[in-house]
Amino acid sequence: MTIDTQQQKTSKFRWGEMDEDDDLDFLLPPKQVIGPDENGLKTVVEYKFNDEGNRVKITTKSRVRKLASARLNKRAIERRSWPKFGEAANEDAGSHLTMVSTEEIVLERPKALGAKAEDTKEDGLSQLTKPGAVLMVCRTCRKKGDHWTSKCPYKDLAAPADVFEDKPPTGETSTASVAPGPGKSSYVPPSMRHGADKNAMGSDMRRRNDENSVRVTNLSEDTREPDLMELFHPFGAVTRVYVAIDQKTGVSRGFGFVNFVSREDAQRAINKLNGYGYDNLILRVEWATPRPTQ
DNA sequence: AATGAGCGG
Repeated sequence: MTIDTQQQKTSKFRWGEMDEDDDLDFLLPPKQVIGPDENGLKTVVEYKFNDEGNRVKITTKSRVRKLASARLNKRAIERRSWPKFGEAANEDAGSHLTMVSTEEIVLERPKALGAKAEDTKEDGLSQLTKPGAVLMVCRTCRKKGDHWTSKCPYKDLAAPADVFEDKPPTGETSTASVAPGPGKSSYVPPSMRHGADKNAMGSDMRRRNDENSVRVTNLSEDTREPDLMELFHPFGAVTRVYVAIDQKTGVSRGFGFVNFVSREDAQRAINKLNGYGYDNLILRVEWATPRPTQ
């Protein structure tokens, strides 16, 4: 680095009127960067004021390190010599490393946001639909506009006839029943497959899980779901924790639910944690009354 | 004091 001082006072300004910390850098010529040249030598020329208010030219020469990546970029350097094409052909050489495409790309929304339900006034469909649902037809009992298949009051009683239609009556393996049939919705849940015992492991099991739901109240508002999990999982396998959150404020409403795989574990958790002091509060832990629809 | 969100052919 070489420094040569130019004893050249800047006379346009009266220094006495300037504050000490005034930034006078704008008076200086701009910083120049030259290179790196073919030897990897980079030269930076900049100007500064020294303590006496004199302008000082600072020339910094440095060698740009040759990195492994530089060798890997050989191909990239080679590419720079390729003739430009497209919009880049009209650009100044080197003015852009990257071309920004001005092409318009239209993205299609699957469903228009905030779109109103389509005009269905002409038929009775609008009375059959609830807000948000386009058309609700239960696949089990075929009732329109009343409930979804999952909430069908008859869902445990009998499968709809066409579920079995495209299956041979006997002798097929269960995997065959999953194969898509022509033009039909063909997936058959294991509990509904031909020969499955509906009373054994299917819907019955699921309902029991729903009943192992424990309500936790008097939670402090900064208790989150991971905290509930930490608190309850020592009693047995937990399938779900939930903390009710106020949708407007985002803060906890002070209660939550914990679902257990086994009712016995849930009962032990209730016995142990009801009245348990947690975060300065006394927890209330008891069986939750199941929601009307699950 | 207090009983959950959102999913869907």
